Amino acid sequence: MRNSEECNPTTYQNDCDCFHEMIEFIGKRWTGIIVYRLLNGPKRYHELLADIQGISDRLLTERLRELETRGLIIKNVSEPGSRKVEYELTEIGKELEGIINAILKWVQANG
Amino acid sequence: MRNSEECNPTTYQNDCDCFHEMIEFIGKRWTGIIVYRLLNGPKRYHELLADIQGISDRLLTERLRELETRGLIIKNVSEPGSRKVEYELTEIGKELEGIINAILKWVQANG
DNA sequence: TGATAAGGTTACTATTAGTAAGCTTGTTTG
DNA sequence: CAAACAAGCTTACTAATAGTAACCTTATCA
Repeated sequence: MRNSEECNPTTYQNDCDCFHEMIEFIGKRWTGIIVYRLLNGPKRYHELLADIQGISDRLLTERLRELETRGLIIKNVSEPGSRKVEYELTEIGKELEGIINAILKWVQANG
Repeated sequence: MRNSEECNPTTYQNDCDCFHEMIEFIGKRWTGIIVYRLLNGPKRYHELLADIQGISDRLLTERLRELETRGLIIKNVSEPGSRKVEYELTEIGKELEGIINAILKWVQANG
C-alpha cells in the first residue's frame, strides 16, 4: 500500500493515504456487513444473500470479488464438479475484527 | 438509531442495522479523513480544503453538513459579522477516535 | 480601489449502485 | 425420466451519488 511509512501518526496530521483508502474500502456499500457476517465462519453465496437484508445478487458478487482481490477473503470451491462454493476470511481478513468491534462499541455508546 | 437493542453481539449473527449504517457513514467518500483531520482540533473550511488532497469544495461542504446533521461536528461562527467559521468535533465525534485508531492499527499491521 | 480569501451555491458530467431478467449446471421430486 | 427448483452467477438498463467547473457575496489587505 502506498504511503504506509506515513501511517503511524501520534497526531492526525498527514494525509495517510492508506488509512483513507481502507476506511472507504470497508465503508463501501455492503462491504462492512459482509465482513461482519463472515466473522462467524465461512458462508455460502446464497447464505450471505439471505442473511444480508437488502443486498442484491449483483452487488454481492461484486463485493465478494473486491474482497477477494484485496486478499481479505478466499473463495473455496470444495469439489470441482459440485456447486459448493464457500467464502471465508483470510488471516488478514480476520484481523478486521478489531475495526468491526470498535464500530460496534461506538454504536453501543453513542449510536 | 434503529435496532440498537440488537447491537451487542457476541457472535456476529444479527444484521445490526446501526452497525451497517455507521460503517457506511464514516466510510462514505471523504467522511473518514475529515474526521481524522479534526481529531487534532478545530479547523476552518479552507484549512480542511487545503489539507485533504483531492477533495472538492462541493463535497467538503456536503460532508460537513452530513457530519453536522448527525451531531458529530459543530460549526462555530465566532463573530457574526466576520467570515470566521470553525468546524469542531463534538464529544460524540471525538469518540470516533477508537474507530480511526483501529483502522490505523490494521493498516500498519496488514495494509 | 482593486485584488485576494473565505465560505459557499448551481449546473452539468461521470461513476457507482440498484433492479430485473436470464443463464448454466446440478439436485430433488413425482 | 422429466419438470421444477437451487446455486452461483452475468448482462442490460435505470437511479443515485460523486466529481468538475464556474460563479457569487462579503471581508480584509495592499
